[in-house]
Amino acid sequence: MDPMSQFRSEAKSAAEEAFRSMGVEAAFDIETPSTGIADLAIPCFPLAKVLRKAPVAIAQEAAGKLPAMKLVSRAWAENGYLNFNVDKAALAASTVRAVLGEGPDYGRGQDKPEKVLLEHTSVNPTGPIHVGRARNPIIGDTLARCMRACGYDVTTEYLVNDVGKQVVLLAWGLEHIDPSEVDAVDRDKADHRLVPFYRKANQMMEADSEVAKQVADMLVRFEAGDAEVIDTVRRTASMMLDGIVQSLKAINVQIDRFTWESDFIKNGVARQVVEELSKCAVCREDKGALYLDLEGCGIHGRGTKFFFTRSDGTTLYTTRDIAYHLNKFGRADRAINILGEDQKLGQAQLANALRFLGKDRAPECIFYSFVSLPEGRMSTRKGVVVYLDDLIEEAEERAMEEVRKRRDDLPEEKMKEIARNIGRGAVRYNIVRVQPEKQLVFKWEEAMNFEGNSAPFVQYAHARACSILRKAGDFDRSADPSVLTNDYEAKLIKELARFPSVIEEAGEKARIHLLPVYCHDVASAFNQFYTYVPVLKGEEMKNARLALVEATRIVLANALNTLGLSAPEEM
RNA sequence: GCACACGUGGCCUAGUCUGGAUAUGGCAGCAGCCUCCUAAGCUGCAGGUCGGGGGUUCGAAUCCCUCCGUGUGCGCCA
Repeated sequence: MDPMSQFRSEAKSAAEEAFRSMGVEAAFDIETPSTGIADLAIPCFPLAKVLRKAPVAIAQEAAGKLPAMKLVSRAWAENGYLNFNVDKAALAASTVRAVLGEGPDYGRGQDKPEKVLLEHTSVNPTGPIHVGRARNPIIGDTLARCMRACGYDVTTEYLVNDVGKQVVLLAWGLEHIDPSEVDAVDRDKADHRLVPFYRKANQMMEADSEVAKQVADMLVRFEAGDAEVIDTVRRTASMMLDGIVQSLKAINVQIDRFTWESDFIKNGVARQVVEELSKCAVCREDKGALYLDLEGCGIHGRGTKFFFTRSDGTTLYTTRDIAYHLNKFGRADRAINILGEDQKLGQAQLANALRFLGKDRAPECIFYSFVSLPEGRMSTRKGVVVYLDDLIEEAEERAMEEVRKRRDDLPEEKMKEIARNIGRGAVRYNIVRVQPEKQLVFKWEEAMNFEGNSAPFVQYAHARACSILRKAGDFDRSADPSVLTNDYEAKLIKELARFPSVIEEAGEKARIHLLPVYCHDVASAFNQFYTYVPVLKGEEMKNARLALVEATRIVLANALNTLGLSAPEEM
């Protein structure tokens, strides 16, 4: 339930009545001013043309014609706006009761019939995930959580690229290179352990034409559907994937299902795509290789020639991706992809190909810009790289230092647990904080931000609320919340009342960065309340305030959970 | 070169979709606040040509054009 909706609808119907008496039936917006001038506002500027009057005069006249309202405490005209303040006591009562009544479900939307398949991460299993790509799982997992909170049935999926030269080369390396010949790695984790084999195999292939021939041969057998080669390569990819999945688990990213790209070669669907596409009117041939001429399809440059086979007839990555999308469409009503901005052309080609195959559906894509380092673009080969594992480890270590500083009363294990929650949370928070399309330069001091607009700030507010509730013990939850009307209480309640609409916008419009902002606003309002309003020593206000503290605790926990962060009870 | 995206105080960022009230927060800086529910907190101060220019509009950070800067793409790679 959205505690604000009743206030909104009362203001709206009152304004409708006022405008009707002035002779207009026109639709109008009702907004929530960010400046805090009013709780709700109707800009009268769009009505100026219809009424042929100045907005200021319209607002003035409408304000005089508003009927009596029960939930609005004040309505007035100002600068061409018709402003409303909601009744503080009424909002307090409906908000606190809604939050306490719904608990973990407060903020959730109605269940939606659509089944959503959200593909994210899908990084090539040729090395550990680095922070340049780390935006992908974090955005994907957070969006999945937001959409679930909105009421969608969401499945997250990872497409494992176990096809192509890169993985084949790695598989070759594991079979032919003696472990004693490669450099040791400092991290005992499958994905990191395989890196030196990959590097060495790359060097050997460049230096030795015999190696290059063996790899090429393996690739041909793979493309021909040789089950033995496919299995070898898949086993290699699988080892790498284990390590990647471990890293994802560390930051609480859950993948529901893995799809293996080689399956589309094995089951012949990629082949069927080739056959269907080759019947298209825009299909052309160049030295045996087939392509779609996408001239005039909104694509520029050489990308208008979308090749879907090589001259030897084998398929290309996007061809298999088309097969994958046909498969997705059979399983879900909506397909959402989280992709790096380098995939834009490929996705445009894919969308066109799907159209030529007679599908009126296309995946909804969210593209993110790459994270670079101050010294430039990340590159595993050049050694200019920060792995996600490094980031997580460093974050936990720095969090541990902070915990040690303030909580040396706790046992070591408890301190570690808190540090884990804080460090990992900070990593996620600092990435979803900024919109996906913004370029990001990775800086340790920003990624490790533990104060201000950060995960620990929000988690700390939650821990503080828990601490009060712990000390309070049992209390009277039926106390009337309408007494909560001082400035700090009112401000906090307004924030709590906003949660359902924030969830809705974050999930429906894929604007997940609104959630960290919201968390910060709630935590900040609570910290002010905490500083100036006594709860346990609140005398006759004690029970009502405890109910507000509990409501805040619930909202913070729900919001943190939607961000994939833990809500620690102490820190 | 062509295409797509991004540019908001020293640094990071909201607001841009859907034009509207004094442009949101944070970091760093300065000055305060712990006999009182956890100071990872609170309060105050200082800091802005919303990349530049032009246009549309009663009104532009927001829409259009142009220029500049940054990123990405323009493989029979994945």
